[in-house]
Amino acid sequence: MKGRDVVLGTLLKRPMSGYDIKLVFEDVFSYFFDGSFGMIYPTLRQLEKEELISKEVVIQEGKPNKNVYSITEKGREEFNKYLEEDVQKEVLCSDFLMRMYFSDYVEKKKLIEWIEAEIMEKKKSVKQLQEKQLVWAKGITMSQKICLDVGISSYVAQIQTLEEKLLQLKQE
Amino acid sequence: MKGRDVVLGTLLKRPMSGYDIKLVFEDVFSYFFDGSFGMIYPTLRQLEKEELISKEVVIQEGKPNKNVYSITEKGREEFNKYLEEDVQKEVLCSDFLMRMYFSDYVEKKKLIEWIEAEIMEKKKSVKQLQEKQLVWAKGITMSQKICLDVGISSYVAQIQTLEEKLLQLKQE
DNA sequence: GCTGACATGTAAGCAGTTACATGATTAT
DNA sequence: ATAATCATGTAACTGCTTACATGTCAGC
Repeated sequence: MKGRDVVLGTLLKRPMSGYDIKLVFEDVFSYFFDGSFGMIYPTLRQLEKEELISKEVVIQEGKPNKNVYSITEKGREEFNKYLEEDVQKEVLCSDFLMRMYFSDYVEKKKLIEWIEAEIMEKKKSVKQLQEKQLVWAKGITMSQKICLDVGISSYVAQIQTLEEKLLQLKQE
Repeated sequence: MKGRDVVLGTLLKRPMSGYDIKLVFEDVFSYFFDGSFGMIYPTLRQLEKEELISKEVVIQEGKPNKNVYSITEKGREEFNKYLEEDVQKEVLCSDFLMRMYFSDYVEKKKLIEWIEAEIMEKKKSVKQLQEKQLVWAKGITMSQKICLDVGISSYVAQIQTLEEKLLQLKQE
């Protein structure tokens, strides 16, 4: 899965500008994918050059003009190629877990701070995903709900484990 | 957290070669960090140049020579600087969840295949982490146990959610 | 008057990955 | 014989991030 695949897939739903795509990335994918403007705009250029998407300039009142991109038939084929590929292994990069591994070298106070901060972060994430569950309640597909539910259950489990550990640490 | 921080931290435990470091990466960090030889060797060179580590060539019998690196006092200071930094946000990149999001565009059969494969992968991961729990049982620190337990609980929760979803899908 | 949302883009750089190259020894 | 383990390295590439640059309009 590359940035271009996700951009292409996002345009399947409806024509969008780069700005719109960024909003979708933040709203929908943020917990398992990152995409910055610095990736989106050059990718849109490239995809247009390859005729996988087509551009239409939309003049707006009270707002700047928009470059609205639509996926072409060739683009749909390209996206299907992505769907045919093997599913890539999940990649997790966690500075928090790395610190846990190295926490022999820090004071207990700091270790506890790190864990408390992580619990707060994870709780915030759960809350955000639960809000999405409500907001999207209608018009969400079964498999999109899977994304949310997997995320929530994973975070909830992590929070529980961390809270147990914290208690143990404080009792020592 | 960059590759160099992890390499430096790994050398705190004992002097090691690039090859040894790779083994530790695979054994210990594999589920929340990736590090290839192509990263490790150039990093060791650079760290040596900066005098954060020192090299000793160890001649072995029946095996190729080793470049064994030890962390220096300057290196320890550099690693402590890393520990002082803010903990970076966790980054997850999941092709599986992306496919879930886009699975409106695929047949149910394929969706089920993807989910079944993901459940198998996650079960394999849980098994591996549980084996480590046993193998390391002694000599593991509290916080290193946190790494394992967070990983296991997170995977177990994901497997449960996915199995529920699979059942629902098959009943539809 | 200033912050924030809306909107697009580029250029330099980075932190790696991938693929290649080499070669001894050990186990099957 | 041949695959796996041990061992080190480079060079080209990639896919993105960061920082910069520019500008309008709405709301407080």
